[in-house]
Parts: sequence; structure tokens; C-alpha cells
Amino acid sequence: MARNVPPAFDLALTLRSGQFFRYREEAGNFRVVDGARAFSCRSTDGELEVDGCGDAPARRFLGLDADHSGALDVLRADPRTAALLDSYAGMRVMQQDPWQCLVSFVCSAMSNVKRIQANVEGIAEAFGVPIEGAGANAFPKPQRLAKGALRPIRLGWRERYIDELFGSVDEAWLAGLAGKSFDEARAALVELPGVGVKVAECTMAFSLGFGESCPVDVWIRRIARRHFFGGKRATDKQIAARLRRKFGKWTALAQQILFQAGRDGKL
DNA sequence: GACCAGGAATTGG
DNA sequence: CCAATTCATGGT
Repeated sequence: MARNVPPAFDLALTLRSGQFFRYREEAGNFRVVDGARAFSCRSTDGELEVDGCGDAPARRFLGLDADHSGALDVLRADPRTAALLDSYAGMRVMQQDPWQCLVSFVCSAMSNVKRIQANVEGIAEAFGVPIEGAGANAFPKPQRLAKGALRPIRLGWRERYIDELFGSVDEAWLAGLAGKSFDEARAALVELPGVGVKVAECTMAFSLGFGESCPVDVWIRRIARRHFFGGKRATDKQIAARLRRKFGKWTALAQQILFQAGRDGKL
């Protein structure tokens, strides 16, 4: 059977995993808007079907360029992730538009997926330009926004961060962080308003290709303390260090699997 | 009405 | 470096 994706890629699992927020699901078909690109995709008989853009950009976006068999070797070597592979081996770490990803995760602070989606979509509807034939707006480029223009989006206390980012971030600079070292890229991101270590590492993992990233949120905190620290307390830095040492460049993938399993009540 | 949601900034040890 | 407090909003 000819397959154009590696075995065990799970499109729905990956898109629903909270890495990415601008998609809509309609009967197994996923409509995606990433940056200025809109496309739809579905998985049938182990084949990834894409409409609206070429296979290559869609596959890159979905994280299908990575050496996943190498990842599985690492995940199988630890009993805690090995036990999850039956259900979660189809997870991939996506590679999104960095600017949209950054803004999305600044919106994510102390929020929830439904609201993050509404916030990101609201920003696109209010300031993005229509994408020909897609029935959706591109994610707006960084630009000085009119005073109070974000108010109706109801971003809460994240509003002033988003406003400052729109007026100050250079997209080429942001994308260029992919070529820096892990420490340099993170140090640069943390300088941005509304960006702490967690948001920085989400951006690095899900859009800049840093597989060693380990975003530590409330879920990972609970899971790590219970399953990697024998129930004892541990700081976010200790958690990230331990997972990074164990999973190396597949830390973000392991983190994403643990995160999803935790939310699914399987840990 | 309390409590939590993929945290960050500020301030004080 | 770590810990406590505050921030705005929506859902349960």
C-alpha cells in the first residue's frame, strides 16, 4: 500500500493538540489558516490529501519533515512515554508561521483553548487581509494598530502585550531566530512584552524548529512532578532540564504527548 | 460565588 | 535564583 505519510501519523490528534489554533474541523476535513496561507486537508487510508496549497508546505507545517522513526526510538526508551505510544505515536510537532504562533501563545496565558481560538480568530478578522477564495483572512502582519483597536477582541490583560508586539516585532528578525542557538533565541524572545519562558519555548518548538524546547505549563507541571519526580516538588527549570536531558531534540514531542495524555485523563 | 484556564510582570526575599 | 501577588475574562 503506497503511503505518502509515515505510518501512524495522526492528523486529527496533531491539529487538536493545542499547538495551533486557526483551524476548523468539518467531518474529518480540516480547514487551516497559517499566516497568509489557507488550505484544507484530510487523512484517508493513510494518505494525506491537501487542497489549496502544495503538499510540501502542508507537510512541513504538520511536522512531517522530521525523522519520526528516530523520535520513536527515544520515546520507547522511557517507560512513561513508551506506554503512551499506542495512543499518541501519531503526534507531530508542527512548524507554524512564527509571528502567528508567537501572538497565539501570548494570548494563551492563563486562558483556555476555546478562548485562545476566539482571540486569534478575532485578531485575524479585524486586521487581516482576505485570502483569495479561502473565505478567511490572513493573520495580520505586525503593524501599528489604532489606539483601542484591540479592545473588542477582549484579550484581557494580554491586550497591551499584543498591542506592543504588533508595533515592534520584525517578522524577518523573528524567523531568523531559527538560525540562532537555543539559548540565544530564547533570551531574545523573553525580551518581548508578554513573553516569558513558557511562551518563548512554545514559539521555539511550534514554529522555529527547536525540538529541545520544553514548555512547562500547569499540565506538564503536574505530570512531571508525579511521574518524573516521585511526587516531589520541582521548579519549572528542573522539570525542563530533566525532560530535555532524557528526550534531547525530541523533548517538545515528548512534552506534547505527555500534555495531551494528561488532558485526556490518561496520566 | 469559588475555582481554574497551555502565564507574565513586578516586587521582595 | 525562588516565591508571592496581581492582572481580565470566560467557563464550570
